[in-house]
Amino acid sequence: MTKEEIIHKISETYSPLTLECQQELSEYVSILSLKKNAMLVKEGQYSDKSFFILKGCARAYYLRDGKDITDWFGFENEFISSIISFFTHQPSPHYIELLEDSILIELSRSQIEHLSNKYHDFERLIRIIVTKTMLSQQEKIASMQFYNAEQKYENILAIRSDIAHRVPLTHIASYLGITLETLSRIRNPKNRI
Amino acid sequence: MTKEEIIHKISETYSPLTLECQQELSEYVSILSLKKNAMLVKEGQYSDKSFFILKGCARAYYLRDGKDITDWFGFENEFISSIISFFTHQPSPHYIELLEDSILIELSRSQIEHLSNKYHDFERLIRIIVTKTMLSQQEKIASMQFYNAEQKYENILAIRSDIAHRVPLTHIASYLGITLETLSRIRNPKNRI
DNA sequence: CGCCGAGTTGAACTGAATCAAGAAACGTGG
DNA sequence: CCACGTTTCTTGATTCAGTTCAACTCGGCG
Repeated sequence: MTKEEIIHKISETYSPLTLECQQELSEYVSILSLKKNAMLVKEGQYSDKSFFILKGCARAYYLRDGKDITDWFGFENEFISSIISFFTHQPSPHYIELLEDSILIELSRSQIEHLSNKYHDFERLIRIIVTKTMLSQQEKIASMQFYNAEQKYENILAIRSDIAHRVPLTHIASYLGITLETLSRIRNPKNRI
Repeated sequence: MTKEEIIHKISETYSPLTLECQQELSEYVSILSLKKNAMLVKEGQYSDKSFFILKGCARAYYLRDGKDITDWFGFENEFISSIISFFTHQPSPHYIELLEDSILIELSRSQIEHLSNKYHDFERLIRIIVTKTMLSQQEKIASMQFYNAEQKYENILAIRSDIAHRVPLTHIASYLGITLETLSRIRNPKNRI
């Protein structure tokens, strides 16, 4: 995939960009090809990077009191970043690691700010990406308010049916706010009444 | 407060707007003065309105299986809307009601879209408001993942110390994902060890 | 006054966590 | 391609934070 094709893909997936904006963007884009378990961000770093995933997947997680709690997954054609650090200029509370060998592109905050100031349609692209993220978070909050462990697992399967094949159950469990043991019991049909 | 002062306030609180944009915006703005318990949005409506609160407060809530669960509070200088309906053009799962006599301004999606298309700085304003909302949701998710009932209550007091005086405890409890009884026990110092 | 909604208190119950042990799958080097 | 160690997942027993249900108190208001 060439840079131009990638940018065309982003433009198509989220919001159209003028050719001029696409061209300038393509100058900034660098393609990363990294192995499973590579760390994109570590806790405490000031991370001003955002990653767009072309292939593979990643997770953002907190390490708190020795517990590893997944906060977000990113798959193909999605962005992932330490949103707190990226938007508030604070040290990242998140780690971000790859869960598969992946191909990504990286954009820095300063590049995004420059393009947002220069191109109205780039500003709109960012607005739309942030809006989609916000709506996903809204769903996650509703899911935590309304559903028990089993329903939450069904919900995530409805959104991403391949997740259980691609991501260790531990991470899915912590993402759902349940323990690995509980998830294991849910998945075992013998435990159905 | 005149319309111009209100718009200046928004521009100052979130992101600066050019005079031209401020002028066009002020043509669209209508000021609402409504009593406590007034409904801004009802479930099932296609709500394409967003409200900016000048004075007072409001809550968005779900009614599910006869349970009333608060999803969001809005106070002075904040926006409130049924974000799902507003952004996805679907019927609202939320009700929105006023918790105090309030003064609001109302903007429709079509007005916001028009201004976003016409003015780059208005697009940016919206991007910034959405980003702030997203970061608040991020905090809410982290709060639900990491904290027990008592800590969640302390967290919300740290953010909005006046909430317990302005909002019935039932709504605070459901917002925190706990029952009214649990909140009552938390607040009672006799239950401390 | 007496009623009504909001909040408190108590006792029993429960979904999920924790603790502990073992089984299965995975991958890495010989 | 197999053996061995590590990581991932399962299963069981026990515990606990918070829910549920029910009765009661308090304060405001017609």
